[in-house]
Amino acid sequence: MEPRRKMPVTFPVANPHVCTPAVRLSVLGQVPLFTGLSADELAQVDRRCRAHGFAAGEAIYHIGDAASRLYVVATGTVKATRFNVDGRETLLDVLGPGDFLGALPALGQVQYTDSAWTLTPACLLGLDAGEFTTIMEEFPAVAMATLKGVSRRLTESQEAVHLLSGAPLEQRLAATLLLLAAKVGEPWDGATLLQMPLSRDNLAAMTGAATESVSRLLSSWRRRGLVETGRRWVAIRDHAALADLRDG
Amino acid sequence: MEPRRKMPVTFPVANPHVCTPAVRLSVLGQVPLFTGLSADELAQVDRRCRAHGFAAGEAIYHIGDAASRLYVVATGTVKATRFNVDGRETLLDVLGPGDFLGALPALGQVQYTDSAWTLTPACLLGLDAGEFTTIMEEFPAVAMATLKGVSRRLTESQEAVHLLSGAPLEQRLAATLLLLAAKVGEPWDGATLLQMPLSRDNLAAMTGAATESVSRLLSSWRRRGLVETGRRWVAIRDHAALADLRDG
DNA sequence: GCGGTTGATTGATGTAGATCATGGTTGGGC
DNA sequence: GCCCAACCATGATCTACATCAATCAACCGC
Repeated sequence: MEPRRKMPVTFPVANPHVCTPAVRLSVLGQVPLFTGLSADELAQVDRRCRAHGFAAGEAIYHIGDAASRLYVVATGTVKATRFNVDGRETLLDVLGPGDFLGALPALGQVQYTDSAWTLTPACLLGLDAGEFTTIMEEFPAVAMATLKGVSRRLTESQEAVHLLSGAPLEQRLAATLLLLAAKVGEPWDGATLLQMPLSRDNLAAMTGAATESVSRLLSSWRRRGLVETGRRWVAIRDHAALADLRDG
Repeated sequence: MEPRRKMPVTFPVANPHVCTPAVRLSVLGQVPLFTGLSADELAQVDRRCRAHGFAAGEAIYHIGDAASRLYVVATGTVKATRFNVDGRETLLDVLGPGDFLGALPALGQVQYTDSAWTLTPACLLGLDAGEFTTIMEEFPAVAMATLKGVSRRLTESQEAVHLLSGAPLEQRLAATLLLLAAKVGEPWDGATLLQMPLSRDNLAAMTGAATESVSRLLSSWRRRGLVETGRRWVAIRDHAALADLRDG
């Protein structure tokens, strides 16, 4: 077997979990949730939210906790998960800068319906649930953007249900990699690099598979030149071939 | 084996797919989407929507079609499905009176992301996508109710993803039956009757299983007294026992 | 530079549930 | 009342993938 490249990239920011005011302002203006707001209105939102810094692998909230906040990811990546009784983890979603997470009692979500953990050091902007509800009432555009975001996520989740209902692992894993590539992929040496970080375990939790099965499949794809892999990263070399696998 | 009861109930309405004005008015007032609207405002909504009658097993729209309408179920039940390339069906959701379905280009959904079919004769109230967007802008309460509905469905879908990611069929089927019971179950002879109609095939498509596996499991549960079953119906006798199975 | 820890790979074996096959039942249509 | 197409049950077999087990490689802290 040819020797594989070592970890290609490291995290570019020294202390990304320190949320500077500058970062905070520039982020708010680019968040899909708040597009359509004037600079003035954005400032109002900014005043009502608070920055939270997290190290890698920290819990943001736990399933079952009283839902008190909505978060917007400023920097870093976050995973939303569920656990079953014997500790097996299902990774429901990976969130990057601009994405939101949390729950709102005003929408009938009394408790968080998933747990959230940072994958990297991260900075999140937290909005009190009541505040956000007020903002939505005050600015219909924000309510609309929220609806749009939730709808998109519902469609993605239903696609996941469909794939998990009978598609072989090969299809599920290919679909997951391509989705991640679109979401948080970075161009690198002619390929698309996923390094959120992305372990075999993470991929297994996303596809409803065992870690070993993911490892085997990636090995086979590496031998065929579709991907490159390393410790906690995957790079996609041949998008078209993966798309073929995904579609059966 | 003891002889099983025959189909316990038939559909109560002679021609439910004929949407009388009376039905239409009484429905609109009870739809979660439109609670909070005054009688006057409801009349405005009523004026903008149109009733569609369907026989059992008819298509309402197909995945990939240009998204042009939002529907509200007035009477009857409807399933939302996806198909994979070799014709295998995944049943994403079952919708009853008061539920809504469809897609809105204004939310970035250019095409329908699933197909919808009637399970029974049904009457749906259709709203032009543009009209509904206008209504949401005009009445923020409607936008909020829509957001609430989509959020609830997202949570349900994520629960399905979690169960499909590794839970044994026993858990998935128990969870599905209990969810359906809460959604469209009817009290009957001390049990909860599901007769939407609900075939073994439907349950298989909901749980990501083969029809035969569902049949086997239901047989075993019937022998243990947890359920009663028949052609296209299931009745839940022991909720607690099913809840135990669902939770592992 | 050098362990030690965490993560990845690969092989051997076990099993839940799919698939294949067959016969029994039900209820709607005539 | 009879027919028959759709639906259901159950047995036999097969397989994708989980699980168990062992080794190896990469990064981190010192």
